Amino acid sequence: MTECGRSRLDRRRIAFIDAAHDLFIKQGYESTTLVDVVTYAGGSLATLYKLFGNKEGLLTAVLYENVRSCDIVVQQIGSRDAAPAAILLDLGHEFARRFLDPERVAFSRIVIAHSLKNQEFSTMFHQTTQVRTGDSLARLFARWRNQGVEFLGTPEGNADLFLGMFIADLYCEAINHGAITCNSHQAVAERVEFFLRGIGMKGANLTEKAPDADGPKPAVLEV
Amino acid sequence: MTECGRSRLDRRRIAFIDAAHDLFIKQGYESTTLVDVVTYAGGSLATLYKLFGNKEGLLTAVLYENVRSCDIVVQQIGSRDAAPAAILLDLGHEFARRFLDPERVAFSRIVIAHSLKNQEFSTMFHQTTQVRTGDSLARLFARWRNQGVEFLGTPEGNADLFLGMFIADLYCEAINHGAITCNSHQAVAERVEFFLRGIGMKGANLTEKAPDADGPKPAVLEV
DNA sequence: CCAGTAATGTAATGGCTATTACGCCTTCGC
DNA sequence: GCGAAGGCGTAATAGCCATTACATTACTGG
Repeated sequence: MTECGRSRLDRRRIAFIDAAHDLFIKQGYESTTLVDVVTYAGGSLATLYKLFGNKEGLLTAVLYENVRSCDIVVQQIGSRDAAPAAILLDLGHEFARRFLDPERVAFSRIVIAHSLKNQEFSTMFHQTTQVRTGDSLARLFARWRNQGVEFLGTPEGNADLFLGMFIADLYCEAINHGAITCNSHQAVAERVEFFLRGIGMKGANLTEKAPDADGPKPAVLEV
Repeated sequence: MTECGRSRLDRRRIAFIDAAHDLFIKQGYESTTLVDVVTYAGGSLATLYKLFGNKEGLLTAVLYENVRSCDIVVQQIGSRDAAPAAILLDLGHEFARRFLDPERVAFSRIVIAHSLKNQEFSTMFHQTTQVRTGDSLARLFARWRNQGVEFLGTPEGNADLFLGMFIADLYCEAINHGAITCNSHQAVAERVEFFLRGIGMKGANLTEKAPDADGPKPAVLEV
């Protein structure tokens, strides 16, 4: 072990996974041959098969090493001493950034393409990414409710609604990767305000004070 | 032409497309061989190649024949003489039904899997399904606004937000097709109420009648 | 019923790529 | 330095499937 406490095989393993990671993202799983991976990473086919068994094993390893849930982020941002509205705004920015990350989009595409052949695989992915994050978010809502923050709906339902706003973008991006305008006409702040009004939570207007509502104001009629 | 005004070749064409449609949905595009299609549909490989050129041509034909936008539905339901809230509720039910239709889910999966190889293809699909429907929905919101219905946000943004609630389910279903509980903790009616509150539209409570506004005119008009 | 055309069935072809086999070379512990 | 393990490189193997070719059969229109 000449370097950083890792065996030769271990270093090869990491090189393979990194190479496959890059190639899978750039050209997709099907279009990436194992020779591509070996050429990119160095090493040999024999070693690759010894390490991962077969191509699918390599994919599994790549996902296992790289797919992370956002639940940590939810817990960190959620534990800040700030108003729920402000926390949700930060979370919105974070989700928008992470869900549209090319890596995440590419992984989603790969998993979806494989979901017929390997169902437990895609279920694991969904569980690790979306469900885990949703649960964490639901716990946050539940905590707020316990603390006396008022809002409509269930914590789980609200978590899904909040996540859903950003997952729709991910879906869109998975189909036409950057080629075409996504459906995100709504900036993050507007979405969060929409969401806050939707669940009837105080602080709907993140910038100004909420006005008294004694009757509808004249609408702004520009067409 | 012995039957219903269609040539022999035309009938074969339809049989091929129907067979490919079924097989693509059941076992995916990659896993379906052209021999599978011929076996299922009858006919011969030679005829299939004469008709579609190659496998991708067959896929194109299948999608072209079967993919339909929801914009007609939006126009039909949207032109009913009913309150916006009621119309949105109906649209919500319709979207929930159509977006989770196995055919739609399967097509989405196929298109996403191919979006790296054939970008114009997936762009066309996205345009035909989502964008078209979104545009139609946006026009509906714009019309309501012209008629004096009050709501926040832009018609386009609201259309995306409304669609997004159901597209998130589609994405979820594309990953784990029915295996695992989707994220639709929220029933359609609850979602629509959430949405109505979110955009600040009257009729958030779908059971009671919308009150008269003292600013602009009462809202139900015919165009 | 007949000729000609159109469709069929079967059997190549060919390319691609996952997977395996094996002899050579490098590295590692001593 | 030395002698094994353990990787490396290259070259088969092998299966799968899109695509093509062709001889045979079925249909069509008169």
